[in-house]
Amino acid sequence: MLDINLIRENQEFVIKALQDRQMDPAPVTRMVELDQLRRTTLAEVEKLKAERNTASKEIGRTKDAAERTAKIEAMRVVGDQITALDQQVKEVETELNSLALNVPNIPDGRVPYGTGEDENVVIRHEGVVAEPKFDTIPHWDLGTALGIIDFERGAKLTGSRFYVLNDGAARLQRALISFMLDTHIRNGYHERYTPYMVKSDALYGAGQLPKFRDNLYRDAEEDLWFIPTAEVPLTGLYMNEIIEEEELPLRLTSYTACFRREKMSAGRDVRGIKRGHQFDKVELYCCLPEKSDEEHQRIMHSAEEVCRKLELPYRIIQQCTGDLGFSAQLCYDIEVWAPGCKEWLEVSSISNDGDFQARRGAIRYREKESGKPRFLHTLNGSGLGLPRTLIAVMKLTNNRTGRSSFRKR
RNA sequence: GGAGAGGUGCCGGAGUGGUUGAUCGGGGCGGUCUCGAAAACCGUUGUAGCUUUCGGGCUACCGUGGGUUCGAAUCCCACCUUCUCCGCCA
Repeated sequence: MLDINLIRENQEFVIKALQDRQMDPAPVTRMVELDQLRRTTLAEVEKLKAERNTASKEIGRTKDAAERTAKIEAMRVVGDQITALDQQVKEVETELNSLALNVPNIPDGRVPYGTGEDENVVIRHEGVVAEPKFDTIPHWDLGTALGIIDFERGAKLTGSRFYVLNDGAARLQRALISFMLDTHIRNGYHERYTPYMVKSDALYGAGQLPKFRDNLYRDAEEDLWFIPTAEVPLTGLYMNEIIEEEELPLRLTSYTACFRREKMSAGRDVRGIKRGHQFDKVELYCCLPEKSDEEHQRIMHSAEEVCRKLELPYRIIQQCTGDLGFSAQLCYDIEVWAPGCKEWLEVSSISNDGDFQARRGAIRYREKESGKPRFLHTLNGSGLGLPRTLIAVMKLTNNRTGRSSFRKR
């Protein structure tokens, strides 16, 4: 959520930001109109309320019955006006709010302009992508051949894009989760185990709703939604709270399953375990008062450390304006090389959201000096996504030993 | 799932229709006293919005959302949530 004052005072700037993101800026103009209407109507109705409050107190003191009745009659008219104006304010606010919830964060000045994913910028390479000494096999073939990934039974149980990990693959994933969490904990992050289902509030706060509704699974009868990422419960953790400045920064890490409904056509991009509807992820999260650049790097380091220790060659991508995530103002992706399917796989996306989520979820801290509550900055990044790490590690293991270390069954 | 009782400010806890944004106690902060501290005493202590001649002024908020009323923390309805007992269960 953007500050309405920012939109009012820097309308052109906000419009430019939306255009850079390849989005329609029309709602911004409408928001400015509504904001103006809201304030004039509010001034009007509040004046009437002040009048009524004074009169009501007088009525309380009035002993004379006739006089009392006269005053009540007079106030009844004012009461009706208030009801009508309150209704108007509410309608305006409802429209304003629904527009505001769909306006993305403003890209940081350093985000390169680009119309979409293809214009993201590779800013750094780490590790060497070795030429394979023999033909490589994509993980869906390797996993099936080794008997450690069972796509057929996954589909039988749940449907397409669900799978079962057997023996070594299941065990390897579990070990990777522990390894990732332990790495982050050593780097100062505190582990949290959260619910995998949340109320819609948490999804609005994190910026998943209302825009990405179609990508979410939910309980049909209750207001309960499966999390698409641990970022959602971690952001929700401190919603509607005021944190003391001494307690910041809050550095959190969490392992969760993630559920994404996203309908994609079957084909190469969804082949294997790369893009399942359910996947595991270890998440990194931080909230702190402003000055979030340094913290962004800190999250990067912890995520990169996992790649380095696993000896996975990787590269850092900077998202351009056209690809930048909805809530993010600055975002880097980490992609590891998967020799099996010969492609770079995004295993992490590390965003600085500024105060965007904090405004949506009313996450604040009390500034020590002034004693005033302020919005804080939130950052999040994967550290890392499990299935894709598994893909890269599986191949690596096979490469190094020349044979599988997994027992076929 | 059934039965019952609650949700009030940083905390505890009053308050069942009219100067109650909220008695009181504790805590915090400022001060007096003191060599210093404790004690005692005095003062102060929420969030948000609108507006301002920047001194302020006004409005809203007592779990959330509706309703009744000239007027609601107080009455009515729905929901969320906590606790106790019973049932069920890893």
